[in-house]
Amino acid sequence: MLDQSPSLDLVFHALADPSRRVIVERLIDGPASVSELARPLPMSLAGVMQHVQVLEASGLVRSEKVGRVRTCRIEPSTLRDAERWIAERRTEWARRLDRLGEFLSPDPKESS
Amino acid sequence: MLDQSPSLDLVFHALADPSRRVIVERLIDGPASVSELARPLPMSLAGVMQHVQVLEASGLVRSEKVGRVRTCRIEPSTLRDAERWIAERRTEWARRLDRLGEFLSPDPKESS
DNA sequence: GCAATGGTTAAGTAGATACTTGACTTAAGG
DNA sequence: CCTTAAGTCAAGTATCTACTTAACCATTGC
Repeated sequence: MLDQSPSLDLVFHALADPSRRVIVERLIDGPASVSELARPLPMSLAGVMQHVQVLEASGLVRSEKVGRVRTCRIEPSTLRDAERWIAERRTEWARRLDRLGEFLSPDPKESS
Repeated sequence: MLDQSPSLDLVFHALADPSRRVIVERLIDGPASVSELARPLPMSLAGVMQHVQVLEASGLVRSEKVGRVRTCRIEPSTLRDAERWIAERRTEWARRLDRLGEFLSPDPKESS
């Protein structure tokens, strides 16, 4: 497997799992403990912990432990990195289409 | 009803692989055959075919075969679906922060 | 102190993933 | 017709993934 941008790999991989997206959506509304994140999910706490670890490895989530409670919060800059990757490709695609359109039927207003 | 926008699971999973992102980036610049897509990738043609199938299953790529060559092209609407999912979460996150900010230090201009 | 709560670690497992090779099919092109 | 290019199909395999259970550790609250 190529390894050209490990972080995007991890971010998209993290987002590819529905349970992890549920966690992300919960954290959008504010920080939460692991057991709070676990509540709506049909799996063991240990399973949720593993999802949190995947999210944290991707940079989408940060967490810190105070007392016996680990509080997780979202890291929006990582979310933006992923969004930007997609947006840049879409933009480039549209730009190419424009160039192609001009070539196929030149706009009189644009030509001298 | 047709499953017109296949699940985000498949889209994000497709984007999580660097070889597949290379394929997507190539297709942004216009349609290409499978062996053209394969050229920069250090793997067998059959391996590339499998990546193309994953991309097609996700809705990110469409392809059609003419003669003996299969031509692949990108499907930007699927790319946009993924982008939108992220953008909506980021926006919601920012909105929440605003509300929180107002609550913590009310802006005199906004209060009666 | 002790029970309950919240989390962590380790080990196991079924199924998915990312490849491979090799045997085929189809279709250009000379 | 024969060769080569492009792709397809099937099978095999090593590794990864998404869980599980069970034992364990660390705080909190009575």
